[in-house]
Amino acid sequence: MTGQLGLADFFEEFLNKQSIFIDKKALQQNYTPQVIPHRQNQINQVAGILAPVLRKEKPSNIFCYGKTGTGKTVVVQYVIQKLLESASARNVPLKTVYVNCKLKKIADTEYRIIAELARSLGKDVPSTGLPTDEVYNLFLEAIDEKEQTVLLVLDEVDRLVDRAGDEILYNLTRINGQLKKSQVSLVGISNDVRFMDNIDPRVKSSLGEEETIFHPYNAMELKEILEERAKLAFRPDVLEGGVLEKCSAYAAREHGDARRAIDLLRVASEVAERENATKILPEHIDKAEERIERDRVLEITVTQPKQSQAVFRAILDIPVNKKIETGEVYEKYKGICSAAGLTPLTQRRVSDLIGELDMLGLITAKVISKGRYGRTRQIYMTVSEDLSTKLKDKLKEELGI
DNA sequence: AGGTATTCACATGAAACTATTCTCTGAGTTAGG
DNA sequence: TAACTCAGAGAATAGTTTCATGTGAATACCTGT
Repeated sequence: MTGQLGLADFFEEFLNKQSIFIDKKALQQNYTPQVIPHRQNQINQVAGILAPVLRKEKPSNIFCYGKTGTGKTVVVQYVIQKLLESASARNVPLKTVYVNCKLKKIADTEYRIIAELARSLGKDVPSTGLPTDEVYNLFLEAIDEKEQTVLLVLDEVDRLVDRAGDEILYNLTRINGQLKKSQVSLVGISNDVRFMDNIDPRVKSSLGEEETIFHPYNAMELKEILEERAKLAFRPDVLEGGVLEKCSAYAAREHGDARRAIDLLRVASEVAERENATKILPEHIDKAEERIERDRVLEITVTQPKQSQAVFRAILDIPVNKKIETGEVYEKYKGICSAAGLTPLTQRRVSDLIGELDMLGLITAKVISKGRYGRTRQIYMTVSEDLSTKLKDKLKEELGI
């Protein structure tokens, strides 16, 4: 990076500086690809189940299971997109509504879900003020406006159910009885394989008329998915050999999450671009992983409530790689509380908070018994030294100490 | 030596309490007829 | 007069506290050799 850079190099760099991307959108989260490797079975299955709409018959309700990043959403959206195309070519009235129940502010209570559904059908629903059954009526009205089939896609229903109970599902499955002209079919998507276990049996039988299971991808399948996307996203020869392999291997390590793999590739390409590299190298994958992890940890940290932050701050005081116990954390935590002007919580609650931090992956905590000397959690940090200092700074702002 | 009982330092559960957020009702307001 | 707005009551929820019970194994204490 000195002024001694030869002119030839400079020109070289300049010429190559045109973006390594053709179409970066192909790597973004909400992109629906036209080629979905290794999911032909599921596509056929879903398409087969939904196909009756083209004959104006009511398709069965479907339920899709599978962990995150196994292609559930992509497959469903792909099929629906194709279905809409054929439907409009044939003049079959078909409407689809997609709601992601994970998005908190939009859809985590019965009211909000129904309001959101009604809204996407073109009704104007105030965000508060109406009784829930009023909103139901609006929703029904919207559907029954004309003769049509409506497909309701509920992404991540498991979230919805453990927030708001399964009553909504029950109501939705019975909605057809109240419709005169039109008909409704449900497509449920869930990350939780055991989701159906603790659900009202009445809902179970009607929602789960058909089920499609999505298995995690293995490293090879991930690689092919990445190849497919990379073809669209990058100019040829941008990828150094081994990059995709590394990328997919990393993602496969964690239950074969394709979204993760694609994210990793995207961030790696951004890193490469920023460095003015002409190629994406395996090192960029490492940097990308580090960055994703760092962003994730920072993001989670700042969105935690103050009390959790205080507990986390207390834990951060341990030197990296050294273990600490609940009692010690609690003492430190009390100190932090008085410094930050918070009223300290009971040890009982702090114990739960520590458990939550563990679930979030910010810390690692394990319950061990030290025999005569009691039973406790051993807590330690898994983050690197400089991330740890960064976190302390961040928390200093947040807590005002 | 081998076996049982204690004991520690919290973990884990359940119930009760509180503060906040939602839902819903009805009074008051507006606007169109 | 129907439709809309909005304050406030009451219900639902999330976050905590209080009280109670549970836990695993290092130690202490026996017991019989």
